[in-house]
Amino acid sequence: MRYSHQRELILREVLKRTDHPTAEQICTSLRAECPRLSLGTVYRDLNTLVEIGKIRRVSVPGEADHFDGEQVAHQHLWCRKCHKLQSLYIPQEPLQQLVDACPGIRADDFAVTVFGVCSSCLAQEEKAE
Amino acid sequence: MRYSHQRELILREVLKRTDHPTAEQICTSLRAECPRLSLGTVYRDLNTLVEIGKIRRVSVPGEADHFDGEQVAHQHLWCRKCHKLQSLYIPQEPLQQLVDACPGIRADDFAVTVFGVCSSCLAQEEKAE
DNA sequence: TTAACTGCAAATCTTTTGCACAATC
DNA sequence: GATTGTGCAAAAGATTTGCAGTTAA
Repeated sequence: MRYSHQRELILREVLKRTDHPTAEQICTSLRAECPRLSLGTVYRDLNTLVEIGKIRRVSVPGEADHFDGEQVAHQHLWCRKCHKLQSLYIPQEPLQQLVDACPGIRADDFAVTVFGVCSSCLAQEEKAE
Repeated sequence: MRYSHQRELILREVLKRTDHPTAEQICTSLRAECPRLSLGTVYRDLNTLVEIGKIRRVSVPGEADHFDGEQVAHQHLWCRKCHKLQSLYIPQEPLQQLVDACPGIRADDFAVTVFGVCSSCLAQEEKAE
């Protein structure tokens, strides 16, 4: 694989952001510095970056895929109020042990998605009371 | 909500099957006994059935949604070889405890998706050696 | 120079939706 | 009879792909 300006920009953008952007959002952001960047390229490069393990894909039912540059193993909460992803730091070891204990399979990765209300929406609710 | 023949058929089909079918697969199957069944109706009814908690939606990145009628809380393995879902009976209690221990959020549901090789593909591999 | 990468547009796939008709209560 | 549900087709949204031109090695 050889160097590509676009792929580098996309990687840096995902690593920089903590809000789990979609391909569309990444493309829109980067057009400020790279006006001819196409959404097709963003999708292609994001797929490559996921394949080589530099970033992670976060899927939520009914939503466009989101992308995450955080290297530490962690999970996600999908907020039913604000429809945003929040990182969730569930201890990895006990999770890993539970997955590893599954008989008869070979697990090489796993994702936990929690559905509910995120901390900022919850704080707002409490303020309103 | 009132009775509907189609919704009933769809529910029974999902409850009967253990292979986590997609909307398309459910529609194709049911056309044997209900030839004018439309895919739009299947999607509509599946959404309703998920909403009222009779079935569950299982999402896998890059795949059409799958549907699951099993009532017992359980998780899923997405097999990278055969591209099928397999039910995974990770003990619910320890998982629930880990999720409940997340500070500052309100969790009302969660899903664990494991990626790897399912038991039948693994068995085939071992047989080939 | 040549193979990989890009932009663009069209295609594909999944899911939703508008509307006229049918079925349920 | 009022209203919910359906079939059909079109639309919408997300993602992939073909192709001709560009760029890195």
